[in-house]
Amino acid sequence: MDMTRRDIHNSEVPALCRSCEVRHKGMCGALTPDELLLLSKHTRQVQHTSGDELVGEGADVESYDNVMRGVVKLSKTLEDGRQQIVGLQFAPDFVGRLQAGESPMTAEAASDVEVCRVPRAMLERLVEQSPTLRKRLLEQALRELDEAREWMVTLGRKTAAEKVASLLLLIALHLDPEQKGEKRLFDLPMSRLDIADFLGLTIETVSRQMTKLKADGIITITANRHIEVLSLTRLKARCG
Amino acid sequence: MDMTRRDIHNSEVPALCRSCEVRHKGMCGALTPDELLLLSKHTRQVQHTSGDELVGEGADVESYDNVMRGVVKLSKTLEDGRQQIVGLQFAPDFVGRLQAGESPMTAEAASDVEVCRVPRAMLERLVEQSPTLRKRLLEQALRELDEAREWMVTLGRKTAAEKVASLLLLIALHLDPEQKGEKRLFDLPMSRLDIADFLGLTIETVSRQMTKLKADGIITITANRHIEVLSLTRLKARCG
DNA sequence: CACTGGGCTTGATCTTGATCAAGGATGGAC
DNA sequence: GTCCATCCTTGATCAAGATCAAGCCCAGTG
Repeated sequence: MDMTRRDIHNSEVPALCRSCEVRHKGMCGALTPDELLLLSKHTRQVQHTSGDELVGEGADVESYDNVMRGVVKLSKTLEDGRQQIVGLQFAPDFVGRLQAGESPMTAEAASDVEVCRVPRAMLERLVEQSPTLRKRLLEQALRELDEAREWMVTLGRKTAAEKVASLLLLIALHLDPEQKGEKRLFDLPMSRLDIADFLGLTIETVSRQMTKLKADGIITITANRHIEVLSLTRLKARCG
Repeated sequence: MDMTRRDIHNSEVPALCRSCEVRHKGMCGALTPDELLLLSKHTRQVQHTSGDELVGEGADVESYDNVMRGVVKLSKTLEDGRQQIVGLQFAPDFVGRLQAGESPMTAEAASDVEVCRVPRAMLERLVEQSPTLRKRLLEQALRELDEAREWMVTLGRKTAAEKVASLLLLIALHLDPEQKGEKRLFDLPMSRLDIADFLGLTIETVSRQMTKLKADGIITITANRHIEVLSLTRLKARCG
């Protein structure tokens, strides 16, 4: 039984992190009322604006974040500055490498982001004592692993046109899974440079491919980041 | 505390899977003697020769494999046949997507391989009852996730020359971590086509880059797959 | 309003790696 | 041994995408 992000979000386990004063089910959903109460005393709701760094590559892990709203991008950088985005985290994902002293990558707010921050010691204590939480975290790790491997196919074997289509599809499906039908309207949570860094391309190539999708009547671009997908089917057909 | 593959292999937990009549610590190391005894009654040692498929993409997951010897490659294929290798599994890695009805990718023996095969129902029962095993599996999932993301940087942002150097380095360090000093002697566990599919390149490009590394005195190629790295430092310097 | 700067698009040209095409090694079958 | 198939290398050419170079759009500022 494969739990999707949606399933986790909608699961029936009651969860209320008091310091955040909201229900967030990504992590808390796995906890007992007692554990939740304990957790609540240590969590802190934090707002980030686009571009803020949550954790730096190689920095000591001090805390973990449960994404409540917005999109967090995970990236790695080579010595000479070449950058690759290795993952996007949407609500209610959990950000932060467990069981590691230092973060293997940078986590940065792609859009304005709201997170529930848990101190490292606290979370590790909970992970230690809660098998349910470990199970939930294993599920997320396995899902992220699937997503990373899926993306490796995109990076290694798809053309620029297919890469751009794949990213638009990914975002369209993640940002508002509620929208039905063939059309999707959304704001890109990232700049052209971010897109290029995610796809292993340059901004110019991304721009040209977006223009082409527009010319072919598959999307319309209202503002730079305001996208409407006119036909999901035709978009999927371009994903390779 | 980050457990490396080596640490797991060398951990002090006693483990003996009776049907295999060998200690294999990747998975069994996390079990109690009672659980191990139970497991032993259901495992089966299986030999595969290079090219054998362990699990097909989209096939129902019937069992899981603990790699004992050799290298298993994980790959995904697009409809039109383009293939991407998304991971290599060395002993004592565990092969098989937990908590999924069907495998998201193909697992294939890259070299001759020996595995300890556990029926699905059996493993799921053990995972359910053993928090230690879940912890061990979470560790492997997190390590694989790190490796996958590291490889995304290689796929997305490195040149052909850097990609080939990175793969040789990866294999040199994995296959025999005992070898010390600047030199490494090993057999490539994969064909030029496999290498190309791992790196998102063509066989011709791989071949040219290997020739270049040889010409530059960084490796010698005895037979097609018999490689000696003459200077790890100089190889690392080419990894980008 | 004009000015500025950042992010995006578009065009011209160049480079890297793909593609097409031969030919060379290696190993198994007979 | 010869034949054959498979895998690998090398060379010539091509094309996808990078790079270089303007110019555009738009929000923010004075």
